Amino acid sequence: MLVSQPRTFPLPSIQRLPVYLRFLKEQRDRGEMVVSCTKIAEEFGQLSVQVRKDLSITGIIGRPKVGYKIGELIEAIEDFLGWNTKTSACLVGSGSLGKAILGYDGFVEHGLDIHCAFDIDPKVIGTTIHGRPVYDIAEIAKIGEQQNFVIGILTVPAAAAQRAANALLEVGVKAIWNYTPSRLELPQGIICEDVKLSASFAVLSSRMKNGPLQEENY
Amino acid sequence: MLVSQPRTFPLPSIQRLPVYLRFLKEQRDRGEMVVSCTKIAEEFGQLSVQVRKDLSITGIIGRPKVGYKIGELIEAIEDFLGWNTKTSACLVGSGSLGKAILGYDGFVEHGLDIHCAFDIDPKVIGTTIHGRPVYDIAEIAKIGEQQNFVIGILTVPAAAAQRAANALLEVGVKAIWNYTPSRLELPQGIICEDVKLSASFAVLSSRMKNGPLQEENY
DNA sequence: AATGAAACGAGAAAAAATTATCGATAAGAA
DNA sequence: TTCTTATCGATAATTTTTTCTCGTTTCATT
Repeated sequence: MLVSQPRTFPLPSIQRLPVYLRFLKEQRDRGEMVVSCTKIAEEFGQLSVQVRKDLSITGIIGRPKVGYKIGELIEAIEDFLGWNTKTSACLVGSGSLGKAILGYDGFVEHGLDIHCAFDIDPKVIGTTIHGRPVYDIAEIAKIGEQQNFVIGILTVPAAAAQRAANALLEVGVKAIWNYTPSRLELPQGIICEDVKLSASFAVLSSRMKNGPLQEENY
Repeated sequence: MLVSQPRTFPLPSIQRLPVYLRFLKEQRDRGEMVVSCTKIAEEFGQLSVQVRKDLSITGIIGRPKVGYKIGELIEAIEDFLGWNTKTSACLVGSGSLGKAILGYDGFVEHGLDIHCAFDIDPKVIGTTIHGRPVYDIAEIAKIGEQQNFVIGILTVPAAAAQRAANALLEVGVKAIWNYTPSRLELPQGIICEDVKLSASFAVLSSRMKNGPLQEENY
């Protein structure tokens, strides 16, 4: 009897997958061949049922008494997230935050391939940051024609966010990873994910001010 | 009849407060005196009831048909989060991510007062980044005695995360804002908030790969 | 004044996520 | 081979969060 997969997956589960993934790679590199939900849960102070539910969204199946083959599990997670295929991206705004993202090589592991950066500052245009050329934002249309950017990373000052987003839409990006605190107006169908550093700090602050809320979720 | 406040507040509500706060300050600076949940909800494509519930955790009370006085509301949110009093902090790891955080002045609005940075690299020790001195991490105990750091911001490479966290504990920080992907072992009572950039990217990736999940929450 | 509309607060209902439970299966020990 | 135990997958219960509903308050209009 066929059981259809749910069309939609729990957001918290998706958010926890990268944490597991990192741990799994650590274990693999130590020579481990299998891993159980119990072990993962122990590592993160969680319940094993939750880990099992989280992993199940990737379609992986394990063996009772043993667990999952680490290699398979890593592949299942990466496949679910689309992290085992390269996605071409560009970054707009090569200020300090932009530089930080270009400098962080962890995203390469997630298939993110940032070809280049764009900026308006003549002082940085023409230079390279961590091996990536910085172009004039005015040239984004021309360069976007040759290189097909799928994701645009937004690291401009808040005031320039919408303008930069529009430029990204022009070159046909499917998704915007928005590091600015601005709300973007985007057409239907464009995926936008906001990085809310202030939300993270709010949780920290609130815990200091109002005491612990609930247990931390990884 | 007295009704006791819930000891614990919904995490999602807390995470949405900074988004509202930003909007409220924009409105205030435009000269608006009052704002309703309906208006806020419209701005973010949410339901007004949710906004109202979120705001209610701060203890604010509004007036029917009118809404909330913007000034009062801003104060209530900032007070709830403890953002209207300065909290002294230091940053460990003045690499590109550390520089980005030192350079972002939005956190000043949240009461975060980053006095200085620490590093191990002799090339940056002794310099200043965005007006903050960079000290040798070996001196953290000495400097921590004079300046009482409450929050430690961790922006070192993953491999150095635990060591740096230990150094922060030595100087008595109450909370750690962890930008590294490492799980930290910390004593009971120390507050730790992890910034999970990979989780954010996982949501983006998953939406591209598996289609939209549910509506975006601000 | 009386009426109507907008918005609040509180509580109920619905949806989503977490946690608990249970039968099945595989590995290892007796 | 049989028994015990660890772990899986599935389903049920619980908890948390979101959404709905409704009565009340306030302002604006008649």
